[in-house]
Amino acid sequence: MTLTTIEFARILADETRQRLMKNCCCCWKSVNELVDDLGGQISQPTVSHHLAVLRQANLVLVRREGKQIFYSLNQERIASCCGQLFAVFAPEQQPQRWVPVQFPSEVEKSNR
Amino acid sequence: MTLTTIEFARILADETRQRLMKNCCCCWKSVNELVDDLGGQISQPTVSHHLAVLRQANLVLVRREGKQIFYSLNQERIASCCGQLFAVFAPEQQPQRWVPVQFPSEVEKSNR
DNA sequence: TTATTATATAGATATTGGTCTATATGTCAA
DNA sequence: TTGACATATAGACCAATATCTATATAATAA
Repeated sequence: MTLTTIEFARILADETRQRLMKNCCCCWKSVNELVDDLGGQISQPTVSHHLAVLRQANLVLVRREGKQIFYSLNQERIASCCGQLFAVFAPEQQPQRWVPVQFPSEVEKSNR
Repeated sequence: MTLTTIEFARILADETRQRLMKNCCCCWKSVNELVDDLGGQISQPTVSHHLAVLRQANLVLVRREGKQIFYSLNQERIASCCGQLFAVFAPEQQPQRWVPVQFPSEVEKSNR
């Protein structure tokens, strides 16, 4: 279910795949939009191939809408994988001592 | 100077390299010790090759002692690279709102 | 149905990079 | 200086994989 650090690194270790990931980070993009974003350098089947890799690793969210299929980067999963890298390869670094913080404005809200 | 997310991912995307990284994380190991840690599966030149990759990326600290050369994982650099991954591929996740924390015992120390 | 558009899959090819053996370099002791 | 040990480099080989073209599948409209 959860990716190993090897699996995660292998998936990230390709430029086209990273470009795709950036392009569908924080938004939903159809496959054709993603192909276009790569400026005609990469064919549609190749993009589909990379999306399949990301899909199988659960690193993208997928939604169908008519003929089109929309993808969006699964940031929660990315965060979890990055956290794992951190835990394995930088166990003595600060972030183990970091703590989530509520800003005053949020404290106010959550008290309502 | 600083690694791109592609460079970092490519370096991580090899099992032998990850094993080496784990084995010299939080301690100093000579090349021969690192070769031994891999249980005879990998030759010394191959280990040296991987160490060269890590060295060129500044992902290991190096120290000579007589005939031997000792390596130790550069956790600070790893942390920085992981942070970059996080910033690029999970910008909307929590940790941007996390904050380093001093525990009471440390506040006491740093006030001396 | 048929045509059209959107995406996925299959199979072939080419490149990248991890591994090996052989050898070079470096350090120290006798 | 020679020999022994520790590590690095060079070059060849092979397997993994990114890419392409061709084609299949899916959804919708006419």
